[in-house]
Amino acid sequence: MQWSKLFIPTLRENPVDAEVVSHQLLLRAGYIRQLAAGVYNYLYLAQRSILKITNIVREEMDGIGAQEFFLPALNPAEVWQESGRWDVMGQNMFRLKDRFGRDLCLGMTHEEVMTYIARGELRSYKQLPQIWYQIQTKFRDEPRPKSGLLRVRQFTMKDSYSFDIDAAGLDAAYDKHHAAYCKIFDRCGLKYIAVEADSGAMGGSQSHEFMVESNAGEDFVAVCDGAKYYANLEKAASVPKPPAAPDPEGDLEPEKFHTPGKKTIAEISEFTGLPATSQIKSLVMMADNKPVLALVRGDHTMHETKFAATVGGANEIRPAHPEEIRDLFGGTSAGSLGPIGVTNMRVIADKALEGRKNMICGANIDDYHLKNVTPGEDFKAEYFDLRQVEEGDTYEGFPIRVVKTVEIGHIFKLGYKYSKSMNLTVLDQNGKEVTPIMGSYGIGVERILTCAIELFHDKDGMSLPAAIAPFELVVTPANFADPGQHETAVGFYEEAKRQGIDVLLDDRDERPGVKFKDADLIGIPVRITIGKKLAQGVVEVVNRRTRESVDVPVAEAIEKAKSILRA
RNA sequence: CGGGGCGUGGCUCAGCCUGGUAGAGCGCCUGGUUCGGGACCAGGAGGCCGGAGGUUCGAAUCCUCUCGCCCCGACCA
Repeated sequence: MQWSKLFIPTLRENPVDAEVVSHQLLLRAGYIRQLAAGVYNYLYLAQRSILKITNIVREEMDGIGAQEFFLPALNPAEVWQESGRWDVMGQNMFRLKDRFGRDLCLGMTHEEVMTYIARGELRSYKQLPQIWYQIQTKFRDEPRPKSGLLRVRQFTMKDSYSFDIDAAGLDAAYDKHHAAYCKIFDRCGLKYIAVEADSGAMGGSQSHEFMVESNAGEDFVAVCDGAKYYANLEKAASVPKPPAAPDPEGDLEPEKFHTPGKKTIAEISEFTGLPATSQIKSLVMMADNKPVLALVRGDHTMHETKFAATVGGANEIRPAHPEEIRDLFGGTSAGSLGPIGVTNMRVIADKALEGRKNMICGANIDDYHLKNVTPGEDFKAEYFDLRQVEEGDTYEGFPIRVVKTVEIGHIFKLGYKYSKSMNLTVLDQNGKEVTPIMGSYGIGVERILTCAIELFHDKDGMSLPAAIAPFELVVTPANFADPGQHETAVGFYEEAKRQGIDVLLDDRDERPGVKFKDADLIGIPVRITIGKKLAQGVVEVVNRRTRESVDVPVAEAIEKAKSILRA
């Protein structure tokens, strides 16, 4: 392509509305323009890059025998009502009515429609397994779109769905996806980690997320390279740091003491001179408006997803309001709460409290606390993993880091949720009706681009992996009006095209500085610069990422460029 | 939905407090000089100041309402 004929509206300054790097660069480099909050126009460069990504996705999905479909984004309410998600999705789903007043929505995912197809057509175990996928636009009415293409209301997703006769079949489909995802992200040039994820109350049994470490991310992940353990914080387990002080010895009785005005863990810690690890933190949560008392060690944080998983099936989880707490605890306010004597709600405790003794907690009387409280003796609780993993915890003796990440893919063993609720059955070998088991698997296409930019950029712009850059090579004559440079540049351009290299010729009547700046900005991995040294038969081949520049004879330039692209 | 910020040529912003009829830099167009890291000179085009209402002789500026966008939080199959 000839640059002079293309629409690549690069910006010299950063648009003020862009905060994260990938967003700034996508705008500055002329890849995208915003249409509304969380809705973007993908211009020429973005579209080229996205097509390269989707081609890779396609090849690898086809490689595991998946079949590409294309389903409607516009869905009738009925299928969503059947699965129950018409209600569950709430405000997150775009809804509309047609001229006759019928309810419709814009699809967020396509479990329902895929299952709808399957139940109409799949009759026999002989037709299984099946893997169906599509690359399609998804809509989610995000309460708060942000960070450019990272959190948007309309985006492209590769979503696939597997149908199997039994769990072993699902395991195989899942493993195939795991392998295909690794290939896809490897080919896209990303650094990523596959982490164990919460499979939630959806009836799923196993789930992995593919994450890219990035400050722009919103998910926190526990990383333990030593033990090769990687898990989303929603799910991660670890060994906490030991208590900072030993528990007092002896079979002591709880003893009330006055703590005027001391409410927080830190205040009690200071008041008693004992570390936070000696305290029991009491949290009153409401699960669908039913109270639950959750206990964790004073220095620990409860993780709401773990709490939700423990309570199971609740639609709404929230901390109790101050008035509710007073109602439930005979007038006592948060800050003096404890588990002793609590009978009007379920009491659950984090495992880190099991086996501890003579600890401190609230006395359920304002401004009083208790010491010598021993879990299991002085109060009963059910023990679960409720605490959030923290930096400094260990896993099998190895230290854990907590990193911020962006989710680029998610694979999920769905189980029977959709096949059951939507009555998908086939006949097995014995002529008996059985319900197929399903899996669902997603990849956020734009997030691959976005993460690549987050991972690979410098002060001058993007430095995209060759496989997903809009062009592989840019030919930059310093002065295109110079006949020699002109001829050489066009020669490179034609030869590169002939060899199947995605090449861009910067034939613009611009000063060299402008061309260099633009080439760096839009992130083309290799540049051949033709300038004064052409008189000696030499041109420069520049590696965008390393900034390495080598002078090579004209005849060797394309070869050199190819060697960089292959690396 | 709570909190904060911002809407003025394509972009970045000034002007607003203290009302008097709109500016700069970049970009764009024309001509010329330039030509290895976002050139220079000269000339030029381009803005119902987000929208509506109000106060006033007069509103970008003051008041009310409204819409949009960004950030923090809540939320995130």
